[in-house]
Amino acid sequence: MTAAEEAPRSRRRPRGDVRAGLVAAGVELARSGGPDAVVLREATRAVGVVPNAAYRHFADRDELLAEVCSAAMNELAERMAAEIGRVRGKRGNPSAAQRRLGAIGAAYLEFARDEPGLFATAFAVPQQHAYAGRDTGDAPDRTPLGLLRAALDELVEAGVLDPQRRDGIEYPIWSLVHGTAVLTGQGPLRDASGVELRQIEARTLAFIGNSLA
Amino acid sequence: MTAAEEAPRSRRRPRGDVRAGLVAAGVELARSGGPDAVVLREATRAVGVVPNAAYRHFADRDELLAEVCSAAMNELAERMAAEIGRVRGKRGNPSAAQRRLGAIGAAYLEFARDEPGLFATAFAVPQQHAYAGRDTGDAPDRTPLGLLRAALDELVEAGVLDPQRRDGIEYPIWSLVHGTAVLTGQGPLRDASGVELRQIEARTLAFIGNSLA
DNA sequence: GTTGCTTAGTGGACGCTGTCCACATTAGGC
DNA sequence: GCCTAATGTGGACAGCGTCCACTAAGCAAC
Repeated sequence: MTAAEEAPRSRRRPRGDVRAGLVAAGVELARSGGPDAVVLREATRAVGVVPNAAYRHFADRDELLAEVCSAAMNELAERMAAEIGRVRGKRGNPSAAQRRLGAIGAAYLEFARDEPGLFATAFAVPQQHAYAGRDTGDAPDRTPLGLLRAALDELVEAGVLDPQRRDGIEYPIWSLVHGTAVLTGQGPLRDASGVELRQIEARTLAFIGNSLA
Repeated sequence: MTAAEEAPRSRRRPRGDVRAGLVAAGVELARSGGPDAVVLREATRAVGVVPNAAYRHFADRDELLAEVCSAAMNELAERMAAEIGRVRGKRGNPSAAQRRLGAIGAAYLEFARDEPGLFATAFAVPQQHAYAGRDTGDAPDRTPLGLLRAALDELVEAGVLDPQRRDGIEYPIWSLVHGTAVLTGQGPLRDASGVELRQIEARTLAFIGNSLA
């Protein structure tokens, strides 16, 4: 209702603007309605462009969706990293290391609860455009799995986790937290009451701590 | 290509036939393409009826989808029950009880691997038509959660699982197995090799055993 | 046995979607 | 200052879910 109406047909936008706008619009659609709500025409409407313009930037709707999924996954990782950063204590300190792992799980569950649409979207990458975790080499891996691994490594370093049990333990832990998020979010447990949900989440985190000792 | 063409326009079908046919067709669509592949018009085509006929049996597409989801969940439960039944050993026998729990997890993961479309559909119930686990009262609960609970109760009975740790432990266990199925199926871990996947699954089941002792 | 009500299926339409095509405009390198 | 590639437009198409009015089949009561 601003520039779109004042300048009825400004044919050209700044370079890369439309593409970024489409992704941003897609993210908002995903936020409020999950992956199925990411509809190409709606995104172009939000940007103020004709539907076909999207095809100058994406091969098809799936490619746009893949980009949106990637953005959603990034937001999840950002929130996890923020929650980790909030935990005080030197690296290698046993208590701090344990609290950092707890912060990871809590942030994950919180994201799934507060942003169900984005959470579902983050894991709804279309088959053709698999989400490649764009490994930036030496830079610290700011993906959910990368953050989890770092936390587990710190637990070993702090002497909390037996090095012999370290190998591959990220997968059951990730699965446990993810499963809890899915079942209580969109899954069969979604109708549980607030107290029940908190109890289930608490049990999940306790289950992890139990398995490390 | 049989009766549909021979009798071009037999207005009436046996009572309840169309409805059951639509659900069956929906299940097949879900089997090969997940919940999004359950398209109303396609189901009616399979039954040999005009699209609107579906609206005599379902309020809308979501109601049909909910029925298909329920059927998919039943199929999962059936496979779990079958795998449990295959385990020899008297009820209360510690080893048998443990193997029955393992059979549950294995059947769950196997179903997710062999029938990814149905597995995804089973947990994709539309918001309006929540899946109510139609509790038949005294009859044994043949839902996935019911079967898991029974197995855990038997573990307590057999003295393998400390009764104090029994309460609510079904949720982390379910979450763990479900999370593994989702992450390795449609999720970010889907591109892992076969050996990696088997390793992850094995670790998942070991993780459970580890947590019970 | 005719009457009338309920149920199940038909036919046509609407608006929405993703996608394809041909065309117009603009930006930037030569 | 022109040529070419990039970008956006306009119009179209098929497929989707869904609504409406209509019709035919079955069933009950008289």
